[in-house]
Amino acid sequence: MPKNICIFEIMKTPQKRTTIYDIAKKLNIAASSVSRALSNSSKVNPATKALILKTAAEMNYQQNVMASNLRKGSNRTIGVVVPRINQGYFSNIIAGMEDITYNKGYNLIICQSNELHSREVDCVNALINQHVNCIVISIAAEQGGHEHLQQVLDHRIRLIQFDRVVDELETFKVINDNERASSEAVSHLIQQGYQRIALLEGPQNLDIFRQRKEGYLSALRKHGLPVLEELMCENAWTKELSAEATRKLLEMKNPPDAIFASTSDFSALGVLEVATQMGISVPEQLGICGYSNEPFTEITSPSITTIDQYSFSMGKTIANLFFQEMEVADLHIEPKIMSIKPKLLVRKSTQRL
Amino acid sequence: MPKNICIFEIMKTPQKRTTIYDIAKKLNIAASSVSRALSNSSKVNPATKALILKTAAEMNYQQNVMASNLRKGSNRTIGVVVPRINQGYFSNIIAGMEDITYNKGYNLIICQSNELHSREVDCVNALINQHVNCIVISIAAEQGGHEHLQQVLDHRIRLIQFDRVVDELETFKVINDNERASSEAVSHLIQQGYQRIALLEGPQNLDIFRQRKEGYLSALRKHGLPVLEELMCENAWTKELSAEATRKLLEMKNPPDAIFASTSDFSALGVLEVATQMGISVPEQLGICGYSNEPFTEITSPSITTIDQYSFSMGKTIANLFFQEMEVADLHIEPKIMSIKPKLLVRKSTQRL
DNA sequence: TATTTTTTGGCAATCGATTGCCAACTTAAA
DNA sequence: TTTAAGTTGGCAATCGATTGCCAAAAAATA
Repeated sequence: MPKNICIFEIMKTPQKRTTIYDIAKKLNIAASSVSRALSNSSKVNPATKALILKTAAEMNYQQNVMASNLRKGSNRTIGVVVPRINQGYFSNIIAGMEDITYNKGYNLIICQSNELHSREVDCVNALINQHVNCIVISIAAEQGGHEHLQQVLDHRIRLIQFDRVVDELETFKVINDNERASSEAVSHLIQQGYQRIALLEGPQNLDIFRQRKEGYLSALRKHGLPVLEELMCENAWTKELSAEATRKLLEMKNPPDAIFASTSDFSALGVLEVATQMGISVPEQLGICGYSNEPFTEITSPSITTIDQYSFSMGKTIANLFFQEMEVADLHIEPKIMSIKPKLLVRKSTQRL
Repeated sequence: MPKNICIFEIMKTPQKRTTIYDIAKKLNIAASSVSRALSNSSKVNPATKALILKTAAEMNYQQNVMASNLRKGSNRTIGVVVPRINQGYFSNIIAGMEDITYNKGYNLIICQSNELHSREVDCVNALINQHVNCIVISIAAEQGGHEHLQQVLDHRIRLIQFDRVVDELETFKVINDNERASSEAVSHLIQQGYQRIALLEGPQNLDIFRQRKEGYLSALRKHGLPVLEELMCENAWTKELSAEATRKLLEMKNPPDAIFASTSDFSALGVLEVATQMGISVPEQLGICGYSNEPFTEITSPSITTIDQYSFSMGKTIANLFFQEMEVADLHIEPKIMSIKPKLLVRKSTQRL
């Protein structure tokens, strides 16, 4: 034993964690019995069990999770990869998941991809490395392959995709019915008498944005309105980009009378700010609809019509999906896809009737 | 070997993870050399090392972190306990920490106490159980002891308290200078000509709220204004409670001409809403100052003066503190306290000059 | 009382990486 | 050529809980 350690042990109380061997030695029984008693096995006499439990408590025993993990090959951990932790939608998802996993004694390891594909790959690899029981992911906006997700499956780790998913990959999925929600939102605009409805699109390599566009198109068709290319703006998915796009739209000879910011409420906010600057009244001259129900949409003036995705309960759904369908089941069961219908929240920015 | 396992192995490719033993066997060398090569030890010949690395890559080797953890007694993990994950301030802290820990190959395990003391104790115990390298905590609002934090230290786990800290406990701390920031805010109000400034307080068992009150008082004293009991409202720390308190304040015979919502911007929002309802103009008749710089404060009308706590970079600071001061250092070094000075953001809700 | 069944509990291998110690080998110096 | 110093790499113990297998003991049955 190195000298410095000795000194340390003399200086401070040894404080070595008690192991099942310590308990076994003290009671003069085998460590295996202690282990069984602690895991409440029926193979140990109730009286002995009680004695062991009592002693363990007295000795302030705490299981060494690392040893248990190694032996069991599982660590009761779920890895989560999201674009950004500090974004209302995702932090609510995580909060919802934590609510469930906490009660099951599972841990959450959180990673953020920052919307970068390469970083997402790194995160996933790190989680594979950790032998997590399950990886829950919403993919980054940056274009990229999905070999890393295939790797997850190859390593026999359960995989749940949510929100932004890779369609081709057969995995469990928890998604929102973006198309239907968008269609409803646009239909609502039409019912309010808006005729020239512009669309702010997100990156079309993400399925969610394709679906929202599809919803927009189908609503127009359903109501017999023309689809006008000049009213659809690509890649307007930040507040700044949206503001820019809005400026262009509103300066057109024949400007739109409503804008559906399908990418996010931040985009909708950009729209509102530009409209206000330009002296265009909302909702009278311009209707605005956002997406996601960020808290601020309620307090802008006017308040912004948006779509609530039930993020917190979606997080719970994801966790429950794991525990109910995947935790113990065979790895090769048919993956389930759960679709949650978001809710249109009509606020002032679209009510002109 | 049980039969069903056999069947499984026949049905699916075995897919067993490659271990260092597999590599050793293939190259006809000892596992220890493989281990050393992989950890880039200088005790292995560069040529051999290269061969091992190449073979490892070919065999798709991935380290078994659980085994490594057990052996090393460390799992390169930091546990984080916060009242709520989905609260701008905390999710920013976590995002900031993740930014640093990601590059160091550390993992974050996230727990939320939901402001409940008992749940906080549970979370801390779970993290102790996990043998995390460090616990980072901001304590719950509910009153309770701090034996659980002492336990952390007793188990030789590093501990960093941030934001809401237990003062008596000698641990590393990363805090905001709440008193100074509050004092500045109130001084600003006074300079704007406000004379009767009310205070919305948070639970006084939390140090941060005591400090903010202290700052309020010291600013009043400094400027020779009287301290009026009737202008200080206890426990007004949600939007609803604040709205209620505001209503009472504004209905007084001699109402305040400014309200410092020291608890949060949500409280400030409650104030603003009530004022608007009552037809009281902000900032002319009533000045409002919040705390935390939630995103929405920028877009209310009028925008709300508030205090930015640099949450994201505070998260980085916390992580850096761990890596620079604690990761390898002796457990019994003098704990460091880092105080970050928040910044007053003057917006329209307090500018009447 | 003899035999079978059921309980109870110990032994030892296992999970996979790590590391102290020592041996073999290489290189350098005498 | 001999000795000393420095490299390289293998052996085996270790981390602590888990579990299949078997034996001893107890209980139930014949």
